[in-house]
Amino acid sequence: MKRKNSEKALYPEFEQLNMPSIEKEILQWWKENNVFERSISERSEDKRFVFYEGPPSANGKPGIHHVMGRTIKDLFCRYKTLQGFRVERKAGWDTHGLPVELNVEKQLGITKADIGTKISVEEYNKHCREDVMRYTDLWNELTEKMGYWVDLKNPYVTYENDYIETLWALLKKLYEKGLLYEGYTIQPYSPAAGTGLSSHELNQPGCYRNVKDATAIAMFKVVRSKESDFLFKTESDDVRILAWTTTPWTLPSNTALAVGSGIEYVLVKTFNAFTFKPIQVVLAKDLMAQYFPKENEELDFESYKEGDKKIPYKVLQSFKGSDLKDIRYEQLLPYTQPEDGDAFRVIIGDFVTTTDGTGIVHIAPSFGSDDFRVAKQNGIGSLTLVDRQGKFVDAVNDEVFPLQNRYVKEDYYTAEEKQAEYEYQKMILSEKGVIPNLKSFMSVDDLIVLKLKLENKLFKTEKYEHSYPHCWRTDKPVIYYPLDSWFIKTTAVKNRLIELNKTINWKPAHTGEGRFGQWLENLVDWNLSRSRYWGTPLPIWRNNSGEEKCIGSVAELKLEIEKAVQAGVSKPTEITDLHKPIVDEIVLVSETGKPMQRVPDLIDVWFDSGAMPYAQWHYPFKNENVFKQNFPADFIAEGVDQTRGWFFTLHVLAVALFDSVAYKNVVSNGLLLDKNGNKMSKRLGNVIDPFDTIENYSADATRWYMIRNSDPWDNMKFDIEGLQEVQRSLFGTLYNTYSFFALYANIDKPAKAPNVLVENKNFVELDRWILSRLQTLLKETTAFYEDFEPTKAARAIEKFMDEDLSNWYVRLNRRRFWKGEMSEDKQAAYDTLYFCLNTVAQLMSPVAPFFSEWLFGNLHGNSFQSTSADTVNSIHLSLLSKANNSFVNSDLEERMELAQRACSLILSLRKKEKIKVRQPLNKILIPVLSNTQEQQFKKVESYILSEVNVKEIEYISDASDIVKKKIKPNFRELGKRAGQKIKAVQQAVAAFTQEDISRIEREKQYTLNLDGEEFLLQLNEVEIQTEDIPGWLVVSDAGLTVALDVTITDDLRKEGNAREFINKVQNLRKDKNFQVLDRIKVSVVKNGIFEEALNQFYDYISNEILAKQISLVETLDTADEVQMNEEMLQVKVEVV
RNA sequence: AGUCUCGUAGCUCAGGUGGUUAGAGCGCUACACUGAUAAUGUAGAGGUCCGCAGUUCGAGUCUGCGCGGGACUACCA
Repeated sequence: MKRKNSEKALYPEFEQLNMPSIEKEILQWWKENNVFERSISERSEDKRFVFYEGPPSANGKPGIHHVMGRTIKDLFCRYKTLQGFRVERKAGWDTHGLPVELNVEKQLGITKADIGTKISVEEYNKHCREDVMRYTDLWNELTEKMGYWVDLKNPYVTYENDYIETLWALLKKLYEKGLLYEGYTIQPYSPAAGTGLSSHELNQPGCYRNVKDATAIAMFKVVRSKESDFLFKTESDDVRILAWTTTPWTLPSNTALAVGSGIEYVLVKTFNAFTFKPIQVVLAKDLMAQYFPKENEELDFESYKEGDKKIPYKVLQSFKGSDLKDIRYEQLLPYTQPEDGDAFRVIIGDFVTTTDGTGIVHIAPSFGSDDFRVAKQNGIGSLTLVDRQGKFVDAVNDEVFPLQNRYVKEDYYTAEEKQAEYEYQKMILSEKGVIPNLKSFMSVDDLIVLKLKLENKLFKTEKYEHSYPHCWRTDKPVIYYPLDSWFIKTTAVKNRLIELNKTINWKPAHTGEGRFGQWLENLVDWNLSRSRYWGTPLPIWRNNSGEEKCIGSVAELKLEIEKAVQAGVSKPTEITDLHKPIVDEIVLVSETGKPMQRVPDLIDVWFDSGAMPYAQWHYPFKNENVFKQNFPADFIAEGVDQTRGWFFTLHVLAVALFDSVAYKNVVSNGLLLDKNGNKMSKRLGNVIDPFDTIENYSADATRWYMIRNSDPWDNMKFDIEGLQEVQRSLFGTLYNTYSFFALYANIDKPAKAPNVLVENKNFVELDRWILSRLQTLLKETTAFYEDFEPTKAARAIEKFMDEDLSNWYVRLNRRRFWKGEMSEDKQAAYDTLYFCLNTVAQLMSPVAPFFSEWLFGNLHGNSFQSTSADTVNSIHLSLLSKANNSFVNSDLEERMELAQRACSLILSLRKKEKIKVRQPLNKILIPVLSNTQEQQFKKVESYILSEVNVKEIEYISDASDIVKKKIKPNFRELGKRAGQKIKAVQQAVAAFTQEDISRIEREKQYTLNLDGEEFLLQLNEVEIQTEDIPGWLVVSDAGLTVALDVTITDDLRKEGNAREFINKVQNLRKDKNFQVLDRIKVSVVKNGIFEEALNQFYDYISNEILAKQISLVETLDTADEVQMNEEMLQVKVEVV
């Protein structure tokens, strides 16, 4: 920024504030002097504050929301440094995972199916490795420009061999603890592609599509037993449970029915619409109306004939779902039976609703995750009658319908296959006498529905449109299917996870207790497996004989390879990389001498990042001490979307491996939205570019705006206008305040203030007041930072700067700086202002590291030119001033507040009467409540008088009867005692006369008569305020009343004119660019009004305007015209 | 669908343990100030505190039920 005054001047002055330009200078200076490195190395190793950086993925460009997240990280690290802690910050990069793969595929124009054919796995992974660091430069640039201090020179990178080796070591440790196992779950599976799909892949646009499927309400025949007896009246009753499905092909695999325990069900007597046989069906009461029109209830059972459209029905009884528990039913399609478990029962499912269907859910544990879970809980076995190709297995061997070996989804057929199948269906169904001449192809669903219909097992069927997931690679429908996966048994440590979570300080607390806590309560095992190419391989080798081995290090792997080579099952292999395909080519040997292959799975990338506390140091292979010093973290921060991501995996691994938390404090920040509350997206064109923002408005203004605007954990609406406001109000005010200080300090050349606040007898009331406020601010702000409440800290600083320092201290003190020679009093004022600026700079430095550095540098004679390492004096190397309690004076703060309020009231009165402040007035009247209050006022009286330009204040005590008062109940106090009588008391009090008010004030109590009942009202149960002073101009607010005498006497008028004249001349001086200290000569054309004023106030006037001479003349050749109240004056001013 | 969260002035946000006239800044309007001046001050307009019901003498605040925004998780007959 361009300097206005000479290099020799004590304090630099500038043309105008340009924050982006300041930041460039400071950045350069930081770099040249290694300030960041020093801010760590100069702090003791014994006093650490441990921070973990959550690794971003560098294959996407950084956005403005990253500035938000990183500001939070940065500010607490800087704050702790300011408190003397050593805060090391190792950067990190997340490099594995699907987004990287997708990016590469997009660039190369290939799909996953091409891997291994068009492109080798080796080559593919090479591209991933290069692509993932594509935007590192951009990230580094943003990191630097936004002032985020993190060690970019030694980052951890998750694809590096050392990193992966740690992951293997951890996996092996889990394996040995029995926490790593293979199991199976129901996952989205694409038979066409032969692979499982992640939820991420399923959430690709276009994957969920509306399709029309044949749905069926099947009738499950109840077996009469102890549990079901209540449903039967006679031996011949045919009781059926109704269950709806949109996937009839799963019905052969049905092994249970689920009901909601609290849902109300009914037993309804009716006839089957297809077979016309009498039946009794069970379904949810709420859903009856969908199947049984109300008017049919009246129909006569006796007169019902087969084929009648209207079917009579009658509700026989109703009961709760829990009554149905354990009722057995006949298997619907008994092709085969499950080998394990106790199937074909009614069970309770928490997920059952009555929004559609029948309120009873058909359970096929192999083809639904809810089904699987609830079946397992209830000990129900499963049937998996579909193979991996999506075809019914041989066991589905129907005598009539061709189901065996048929695809369960018709989309899996090719056109030719479908035609052929249709021909076959036509033939067989005709042969069996089911359909003489089949018109079109029937899907498996259709066939099953038809079969049920014929067997009196179908209640209803219809086409139903619903959204169904499709495979993004093959476009064919997905089915849910049991697949093998490797899991971490997080459920085994669930209780410790919950316990230790309670020791973590979450900001905000509800994320920890609510979102995260709930998640832990409903924990399922962590599915680690991913069928991908670019990621950390699972280091498990095994063979078909059930032998397996988990490898925990490169050394171990080498040893095993050697063994395998000796056993003759493998060739020697050089291990250069721990990724696919190299590790897949390695064959190891088992204990019994058989070859073992690596299981093909890669692991979830979240394991990579969750393991960073260990892997960033290559622990346990290296750096054991470093690791121990840096575990667990004192502080981490990321977006709230990481709650079940990074926050979770860090926690799980630390608890499972070390029985410890991974972090003690965690701040989760909300989302950054555009100014209308929409998510920023390229599509909407509302993305804010972080580089532009920093370039145009500075990093500090951006950082400050983000922090001060709303709590980090709330979503933030980002608005450039808000940023400008911050720039103008906070930084502008600070800059102005500093400029003011520099301007006069360069003239007066005061001694440099002490670095620590010490007692000085020359401090005046105002100095002591602002210093007291400053100490309070110091304590408050420190407490807010300690509590991870940066928004409260920033707002407290703003308030101090604006209301206290600039708007009161400096404004009331201006004369002290600009009048007269250097003095002890002036020195005290300079010291005070210097100390305030210095401390404010420190307090704001975590949030605004550049501006505070600049301000600090200006105060300490640092021009940011020096590159001499010995003289580096950075605010970020300094230690935060300690609060000095002896300077806190709450009486003083209280009376200054009284003064501020009184001034505000008086100014509003002047305003109302249109009397400008330059017109002196005689008297203010203030009714005071106590002697103490009067004393308080008297101590700040001079400030009030000069601020509002009035000659004297008269205090009137309670006793005087000129003051009119009003009274109202103090509800908080009165409510405690009066309770329901409060309304009556309120009415009685409202009726008080001035006399009554005086009496309760005098006697401290008052007996009320409430409808014949006495109530003794205490003085503290009412609030008495002054309302009016007859004959005066009065205003009151919140218990403070002031009255102003607005009479302008002749003398006052003259004085007012004198001041008006001074003001005009001062303006002329400025217009004419006179120096502040120039002496002048003034000539004024004769004017009666002015002459009066001049005669009486000659000395005062000339002193104020630094005039050697003021003369009245008849005429002037050249003169300026100035308006002095009513009169126009001809004036000439010259420097002498 | 579930869990969590938010809803106060045109905008951004404050409003311990319930207390009767709900605040601030910005913006707007008007006026003033002018040796901090591309600053600043004063005043004014602007609110069914998302809705409904409840508890209470009294609800922005507590409880319940909704509505709307957001995040995450899940994808279900």
